[in-house]
Amino acid sequence: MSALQPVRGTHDILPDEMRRHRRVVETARDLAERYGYLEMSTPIFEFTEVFRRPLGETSDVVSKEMYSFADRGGEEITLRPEATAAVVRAFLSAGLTHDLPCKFFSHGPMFRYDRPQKGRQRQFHQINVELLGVADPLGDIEMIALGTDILAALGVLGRTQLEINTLGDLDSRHAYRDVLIAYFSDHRDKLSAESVDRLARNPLRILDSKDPGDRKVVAGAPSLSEHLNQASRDFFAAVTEGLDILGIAYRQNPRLVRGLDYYTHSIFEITTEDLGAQATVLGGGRYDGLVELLGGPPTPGVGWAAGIERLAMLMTETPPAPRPIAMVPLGAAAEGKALSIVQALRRAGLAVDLGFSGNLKKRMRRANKVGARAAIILGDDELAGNTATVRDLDSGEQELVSLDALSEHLVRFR
RNA sequence: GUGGCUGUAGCUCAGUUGGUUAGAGCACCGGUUUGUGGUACCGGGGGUCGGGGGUUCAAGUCCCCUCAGCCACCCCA
Repeated sequence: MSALQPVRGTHDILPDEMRRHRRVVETARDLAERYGYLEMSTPIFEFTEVFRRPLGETSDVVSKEMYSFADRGGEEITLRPEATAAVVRAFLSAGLTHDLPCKFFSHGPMFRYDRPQKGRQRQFHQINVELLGVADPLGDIEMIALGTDILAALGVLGRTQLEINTLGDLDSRHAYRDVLIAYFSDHRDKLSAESVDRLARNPLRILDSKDPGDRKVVAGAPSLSEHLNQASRDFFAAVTEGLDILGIAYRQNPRLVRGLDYYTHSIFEITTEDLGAQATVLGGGRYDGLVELLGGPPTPGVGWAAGIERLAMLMTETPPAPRPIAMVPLGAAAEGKALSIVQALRRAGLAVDLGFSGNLKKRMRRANKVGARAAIILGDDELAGNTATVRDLDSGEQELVSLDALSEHLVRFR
């Protein structure tokens, strides 16, 4: 049995589910292109360094969730756990640092060795947008606007909430981090074991701990907003102002901190209450230091990723499967003729389903099962007059059509 | 990685204090209609009871291990 089971945390996507995924990707691509973001894609694996450096050695992703291995040539390889670092690497590889701004849309599978749960898989899929070379808050605003537009187009925006926060620029962030470490170190004995661990790895994360004891300590902690320098405050004010102008609803959440080291200034998450513990549907932020971390020139960036599975779960409707026209030949002579007619119709742009065997009844049943809109019945009677019977499977009406006019006649069923 | 719940036909589930050949609905296949589907009626196929081990005269029912899903923690998409 185990060999017939997919690997833990991976899932096959069968046609019904695939159409939902496709709807997500196509909707996102469509809107991204309208915003000027062009589709590209990167390999699903990279040298491990591409992820290790920018995400931070102490991040959860790097410390325990990466699928890493040495390939046959001894190279340290990692299945990508996220898109941003890989896209930035591609941006640098292609030498696009003087061709700014760069606006990319991409989508594809990501891999994280997590414990699976509803809405959390080891291989999952993301849509992703990145904007490189724009230091202005307008970049953050456009990014968020694109995200909410996509959710709206998918019909799920109403069940989500946008939360934003700022980490400030690198100076502010580092200064605050030091203050936090000092504060939490003083209260170390009151922290949960997990938070003591966070103190060493990622002190900011203590701020959104759910542990009641931690919360008391956090309540007295110095706040990030007090440690922002003026430039950082102005930047964030400009972002929220832009969202206000666009009428995008958001909630400022001072305790929102994201796990990856490379974020600066705005960070945001779109969450839902309909997916259990996996509340985040879309997450991202500004990463002005990332390009440098990967060896490029100082280049600002903003981006986000959204989970395709999670968005698909929020969608209330499954896009319908395409409805073909069924070819139903009767008898050996008709079958031969049907083959060439089917091919001609397909070349003319029609979706045609050819039943492979069975009598009229069986083939009609199959036609119904595949959701055919119409059936072409081709028997000896029809062949004799160089015609075919075309039956509208929704109305039940049928008529005799000349084979010469068949393609034209069938266009109505496209 | 930690803790908890669950696992019977393709799907959703029922299976009494362990006790004869493990059931239903839906789906599937066939027939009623050998040139007509979707409705109706009749019939049929299909299950190593997730896997392995143990207790017992007897295990789908009890115990242990294991795998997977789900839930919470963690983390995020």
